[in-house]
Order: sequence, then C-alpha cells, then structure tokens
Amino acid sequence: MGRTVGEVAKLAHVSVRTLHHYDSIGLLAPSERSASGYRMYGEADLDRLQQVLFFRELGFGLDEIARVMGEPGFDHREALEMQRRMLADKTAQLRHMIEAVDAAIDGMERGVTVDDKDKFEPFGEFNPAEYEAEARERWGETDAYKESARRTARYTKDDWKRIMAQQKAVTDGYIAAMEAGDAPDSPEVFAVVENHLVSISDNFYTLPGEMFGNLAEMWVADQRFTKNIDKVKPGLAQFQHDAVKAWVAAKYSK
Amino acid sequence: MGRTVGEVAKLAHVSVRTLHHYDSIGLLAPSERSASGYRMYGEADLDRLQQVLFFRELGFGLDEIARVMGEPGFDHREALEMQRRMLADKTAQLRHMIEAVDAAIDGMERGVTVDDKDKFEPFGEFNPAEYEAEARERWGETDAYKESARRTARYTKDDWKRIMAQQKAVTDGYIAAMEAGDAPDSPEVFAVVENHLVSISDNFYTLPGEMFGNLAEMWVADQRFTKNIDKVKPGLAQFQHDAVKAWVAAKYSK
DNA sequence: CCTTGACCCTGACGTAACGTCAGGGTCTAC
DNA sequence: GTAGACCCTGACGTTACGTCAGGGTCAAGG
Repeated sequence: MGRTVGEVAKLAHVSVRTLHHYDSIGLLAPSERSASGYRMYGEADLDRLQQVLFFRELGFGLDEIARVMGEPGFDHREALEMQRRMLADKTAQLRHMIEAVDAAIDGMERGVTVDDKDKFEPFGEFNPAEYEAEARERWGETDAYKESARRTARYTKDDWKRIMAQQKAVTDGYIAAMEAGDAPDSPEVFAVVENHLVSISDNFYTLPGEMFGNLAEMWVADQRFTKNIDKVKPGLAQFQHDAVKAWVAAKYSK
Repeated sequence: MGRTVGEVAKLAHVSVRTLHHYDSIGLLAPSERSASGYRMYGEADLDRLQQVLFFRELGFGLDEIARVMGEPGFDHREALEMQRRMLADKTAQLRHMIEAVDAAIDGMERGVTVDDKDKFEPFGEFNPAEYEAEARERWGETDAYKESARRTARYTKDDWKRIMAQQKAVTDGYIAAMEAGDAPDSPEVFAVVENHLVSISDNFYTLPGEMFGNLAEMWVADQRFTKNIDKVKPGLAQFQHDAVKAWVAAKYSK
C-alpha cells in the first residue's frame, strides 16, 4: 500500500532526488515508511505533492510553499482556486510574450524598430510576490507572521518533528483537561496555557502574554482556525479560547 | 548614447546583478563602455537581452542559450519564430494545468478521487515536439509562412542587412509620398507599391498581386500591425493600406 | 568648489534547489 | 543464490543569481 519514490517520481515527472529533497526539508514527508525504511507515498501525499508542484510552477520558493501550506488557516480547496487564477494570469502573460515576439518579427520584416519599453513589458507582468501577498492576506500575514517566517525558514525536518511533538503535547493537555472536566481557569489548565505560550515563543515568534488573548480570539472568531482546531476534537477551539482568556485575565488583571 | 545597467535593469525587469552576471559569463556583453568603465547598452544589446529572456522563460539554461545564440547559423528571426512556437507550447501546458486544477476542485466537490496519472499529467516535461502539431494549429501556420521560413532559414547576416535596407527604402517611399501629399492611387505611389510587392516576393514568400490587398487589410485590421507600422509615422498603416488597395483595384479591376 | 546622494565598478562569499556520485542495504526473478 | 533494478543516507558539485564590502563617478545644490 503506497508508492515508492521511484514510482511517484515517474508519475509526477520529477526526480527521485527532488522527492528526497522535499522530504529532507520537511515539505513533503511520506506518511509511511516500509519496514526496511523505504518511503511510501499515499494518496494524501500525492495530493500534497500536486499542490507543491503547482506552486513551484508558479514561481514560489520551496520555503514560501512550506509556509503557505503550513499556515493554520490553509485550505486545500482555497489553494486550488488561487492556483487556478494564478495559472490563468500566467497564460495571459505568455500571450503577451507571444505578442511581443510577433511584434519583433513584424518589426524585422518591415525594418521598423520596436519600442524598447514594449520589448520587455511582458517580462514584468507576472510577479509571484504579488500572489504571496494575496496568500498572506488570505491565510494571515502579520508582523508575527514575518518573524515566524524568518525563524521557520531555517528549521529542518527534525526541528519540525520536535515542534510537532511539542504542539501535540500542548493539545493533548487541553484535551485531557476538557475530558477531566477541568474549568478553564483551573491551575491545571493554566499550566497547559503557559506551556502553549512558551512553545509558540520558542518556535515561531515572540508572543507577549498580553497578546495571547488576541490570538485566542481568533481561534473562535475566524472560521478557518476554528475548523482546523476542532478537527482534533470538537469544542477544542472554544475551550482553548476560554482557557487562554482566563489566564490572561488572571495574570494581567491589574 | 546607450543605457546604463540600472536603466536597462528597470526596463527589462531584471536585476543589475543579473546583467553583471550575463556580462561576466559572456552571454550579454554591452557593446560599449563609458570612459569611466560604465556598461553602456545599445539597441542591439537590448534585442539580444530580449532573446535571452525569452529563452530563459522557456526554461533554457544560460549555457544552452549561449550555445544556441553562438551558433554560426544563428539567426534572430529564426530564433523568434522558434520562441513563438515554444511559448505557444507552454501556454498549452498551462492550459492543461488549469484543467488539472479544475479536475481537482471538481473531485473535491463531489468527493470523487482524481486518477493519479491525470493528477500529474500536465507536469510532464515540456516537450516541444509533442505539442508541435497543436501549436502550429493554434498559431495558424499558413503556406506562406512555411515558404517564408524555408527561405529565410538560409539567409545570412548580410542578406538580412540587405533586406532590411530594402524594406526601409519601401517605407521611405510611402512616407515621402505621404508628405508630398500624393494620392494613394497616384502613379508615384503605385511605383512604391510595386517595389513593396517585389521585395516581399523576393525575400519572403510568393505573394500574388491579388492577395496583396488581403495583406493590406491586416495592416489596419490587426492592431499589432497597425501599431507597429504607425510607430514609424502615424497614419502610415492607413496610407499603405489605401495605396495597396487602390493598386489592386486598378490592376485587377476587370 | 565642495559635498551629498544616487549610481557604477569589481571581487567574493552566500543561497536555493536540486544533480551527481559513493558506499551500502533490499527485493524480486530466473 | 546471485544478478539487476531500487532504495537508503551522506556529502560534495552546480546553476543563477543575491548580498555585502570597499571604492570610484556624476549631476545637483549650497
């Protein structure tokens, strides 16, 4: 069950080395490994690979791709729609290039010179950075995001493994508290909140305690966050929100 | 006379460093240097740069570009035609990618899985030969074009110099007539038209007199032609059109 | 005439996204 | 049971620039 690197490589028209590379930087880690350590790619991995390749075709850097796809609000469907628009824009740019070629041929044919500005106009049209802005707007760009981007850019696969384990521990803490029926303002829950804050500050961006409450607001105010968090356990977003708000209130009340 | 790196960079939407790089690897050396050592790019350099950028957009490596452009038989015109074909191929590839995105969105919507092979088909290496037929169809390759391509393939640098001078003479003829206030159906103008026809037939493709009118239609019907011709002198396209139409009418009226 | 800021020069090292071995297990297939 | 096709993990090489550093050039303004 699942495909080996070679099979995926052939299927997706990329090199084996490329898949190794994507794995090593944590962009696309196969969901399984065989007993002997072979990478085994499942259906979801292929979907993710397709996304990566679309972004790559559109001129995104691998770190940008990882960042965009790692955003909490990232949504496969939305991404596809964005990619569709971007691909359409890219074809428009190519059409303009073709017109520029025509103009050049035509100019030669009749010995007239093409205006220099027109000569290069199509080259300036397609700017992935423009879309990055859109992607950020869609999935959340802030100063914190910038800092996070800077810091996460250097993370290796092992770093991510560690971070994800850490995040899972935090999430598990919330869930345990929920299931135990702990109140959001109980000391047990406050401990989890503090771990949460530390893990964010350590791994992503400096988060002053006072602002943790704002982040918590987002978990319930923004559907995308809510959906994502509640995927783990329904009601988790609300619980996390309550816990953090209570903690902030207790800590910074006066 | 000539532009500095910064100016060219802005114009062509590339970085100054890129121009330095192209110079250092001998891909695009500015034809002049100012007294103080500044790179000065002339018109021909800009044309070459445009070519380089087209090739680059098409995925060629800089060494390949240098090799192709350094070949003894290399011809600007021929290259433009090749680039046109390849750009068309590339748009076809992008179209297929858009279809793949649509399929993915569609699949998500109705909960169907897309076949893995289809998922990555558009990423298949961009192979010009594969799409050549389709590209030609899109482009509307005519017999005249084929003949032109065949004939121009053998032209040398000197041939082109001669041809361009000839074209310029024709253009000058029209302009002189325009400025002198000659009517499009005057004998003086008819002489220019006949030169025009001969120069096309000699250098590019057999153009039966009757069809010259159709070509003339294009000069005013197709914005690209109009713009290009009028760059030399506003109203020239219309004047050439009228002259040729009058000539065809007079010659083939009955 | 002199300064200032925008621009240019030439090294030279840094980086991204892989390509390309090297050295060594794994897996079917006859 | 061994050949041949694949897989693994380093690790160094390559392409096409990005990014300083250290130092001239030039038009405008005080």
